[in-house]
Amino acid sequence: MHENNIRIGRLLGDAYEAWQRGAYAALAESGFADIRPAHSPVLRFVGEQGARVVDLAEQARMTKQSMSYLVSALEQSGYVSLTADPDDGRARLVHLTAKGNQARDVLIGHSLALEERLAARIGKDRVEDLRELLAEATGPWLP
Amino acid sequence: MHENNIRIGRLLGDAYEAWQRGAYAALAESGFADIRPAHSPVLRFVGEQGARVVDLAEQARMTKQSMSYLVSALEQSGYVSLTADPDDGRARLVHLTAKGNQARDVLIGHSLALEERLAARIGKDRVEDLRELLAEATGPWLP
DNA sequence: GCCACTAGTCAGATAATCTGTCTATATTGG
DNA sequence: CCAATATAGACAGATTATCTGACTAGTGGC
Repeated sequence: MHENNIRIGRLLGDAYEAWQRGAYAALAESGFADIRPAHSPVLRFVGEQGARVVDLAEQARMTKQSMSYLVSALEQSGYVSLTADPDDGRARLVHLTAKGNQARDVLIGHSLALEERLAARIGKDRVEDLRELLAEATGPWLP
Repeated sequence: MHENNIRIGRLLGDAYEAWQRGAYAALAESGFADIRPAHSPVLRFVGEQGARVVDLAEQARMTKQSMSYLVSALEQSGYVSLTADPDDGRARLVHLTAKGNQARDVLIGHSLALEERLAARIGKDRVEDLRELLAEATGPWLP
């Protein structure tokens, strides 16, 4: 009866791209056009106390050079600031500025709005179901 | 009781990246290391009869120049061939070669293997559930 | 206090996208 | 049936986001 053909990987990719397009288009319309998907690991992994570039890089699974490039771009556009690490003279701590926090909050807001639109279509229970299933599909069970 | 915090967008991104890493690492180990995620829309949208670059570009939501770049790379590595379109003297038809079909089949095989691993963990019913939910999360209900 | 390790930068390469321009062919309206 | 317009793709060049390799400066164990 049901079409059981489309693979999970493809569905994941399509869903993620649609979600990302929606969220970042809304973010751009909110006045943060200079934040692109590539910058999101910075917003995501910088905590309240700031983080070192090398730690951001590891969490984002990229080289420190690549992370440094992203951090520099966000620093130039005023979303993060860099301060000396008091505990390590080699390191610098990346912090979100007020503008950076605002951008992160607006992005989260748009993302939550998408969740609400989905909940309006399929119901809150199904959204929670999806949340659980996605968490299980991501776990550490790969070769 | 339940942690209801992690947003769907983030979960989608994490799941997709894990899935893609797994599938393309396996593809590389199978001897197709020169096929990268960026090439996947070509494998995906070229049908049996071949497709024009401009149509591939539209389906992949990119410019024809970008798609042309991807097609050229795959042509040089022998995964696709280009023939004149009999119905349109301006156009060329992109076809998968035997090697290209093989690569696509191997990639699909690895993707299905991941689905089976997931089914072994959470059950086939839950996988079907995920499939349906992802299809609903991707539909044309965005602004 | 030396020596191995680590944080970050500098330099350069590559991949994957974009915009703009151009040519050749197709299509369509008078 | 042809002239105007539209389309397919190629060419040139720029940008973004990643990589590797080499270097500098600071850390910390012994």
